Amino acid sequence: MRLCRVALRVSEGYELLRQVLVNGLVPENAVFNKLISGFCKEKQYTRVSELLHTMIAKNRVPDNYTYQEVINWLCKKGKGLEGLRVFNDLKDRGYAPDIAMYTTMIHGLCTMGWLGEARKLWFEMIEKGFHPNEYTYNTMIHGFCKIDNFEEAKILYKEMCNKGHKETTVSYNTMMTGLCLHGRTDEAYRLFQEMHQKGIVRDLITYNTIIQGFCKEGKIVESMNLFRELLAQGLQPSTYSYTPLIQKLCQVGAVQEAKGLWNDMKNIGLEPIVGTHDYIIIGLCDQGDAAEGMEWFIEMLNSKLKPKQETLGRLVECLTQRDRLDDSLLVLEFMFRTGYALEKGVCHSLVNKLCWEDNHFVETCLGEILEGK
DNA sequence: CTAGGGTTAG
Repeated sequence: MRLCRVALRVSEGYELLRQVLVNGLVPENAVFNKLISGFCKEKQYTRVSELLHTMIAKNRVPDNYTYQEVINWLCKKGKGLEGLRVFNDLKDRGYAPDIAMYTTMIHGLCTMGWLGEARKLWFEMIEKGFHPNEYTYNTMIHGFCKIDNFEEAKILYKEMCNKGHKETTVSYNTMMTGLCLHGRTDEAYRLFQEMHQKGIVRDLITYNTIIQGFCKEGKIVESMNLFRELLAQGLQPSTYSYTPLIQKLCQVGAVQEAKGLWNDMKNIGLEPIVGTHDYIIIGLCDQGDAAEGMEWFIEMLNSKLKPKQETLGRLVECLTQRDRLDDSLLVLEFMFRTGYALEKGVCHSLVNKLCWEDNHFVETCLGEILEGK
């Protein structure tokens, strides 16, 4: 919904620009930049390139901000290589990137895991007289954390502090995210406590990071405590505060608690991501509640959401065990229509049940489905 | 105001 509105606004803006141009007026760069950025987000690169050409033709030379947004969004939309090409082309044409553009490019390279290239740009930037600032340091630290190189990350962190840059919520979050990503949650939690001692504000991302980290390690009690602390701090939880908690609760068989969180989430107007439905269905199946699992499946269909293959396999298995063969077939039909395969184990339980029951009717239906009628 | 931290599942 929201995306549609944005898209609408960008194309509306574009139409306005065309009219303005027809009338012989040329808006300032900021207008072009905003549209270019908007079309980049929508991956409408034809429009982007058209706008760039218009700018040049109308004597509104694309500036730092123009290219920065192009590079930024190319990287964020998985076209980092293209981003790098644009960046290098600019340099070849004698254009001197500023520190923000270097940071953007370094960030893109780090996200792709191309630390070597990122590091090269880092030194190139320094050679050109740009000293890394808070943004650049955090970007590079993030990159090293991502590839599990905490030695380098910590060296840079120290260097950043020595150069007089303050530790911030972001710098802490960066380190903590990296640590959690590589299973070093205890270290991350130490930083979490350190933040408090140093009086550095812990924001939603701080909490979400640690909650997710603890959940991944199965420390559900600790996670729930942090979640309550988040609320007590007056922070507004996001979908991603709930997601790992619901996932883990389902996995340890506490589906009731998970559903409680689900309702809380809905009540404050948050929409769970697709995968969360899957966790609940699997959780329900694990405790043998085929009926409710089926209800959630139907609910997903009504909301035009696509459950994962694994979820449906598990549901079929559960339904079969509970002798709800009609429902089994319903789910099976959906699976085949979607192009999902039936895993061996699921097949086994189904065939077992059918043979055991000698259920000719069901067998016929199954045959029809398999033949694709 | 336009650069940095999270967010799926694999």
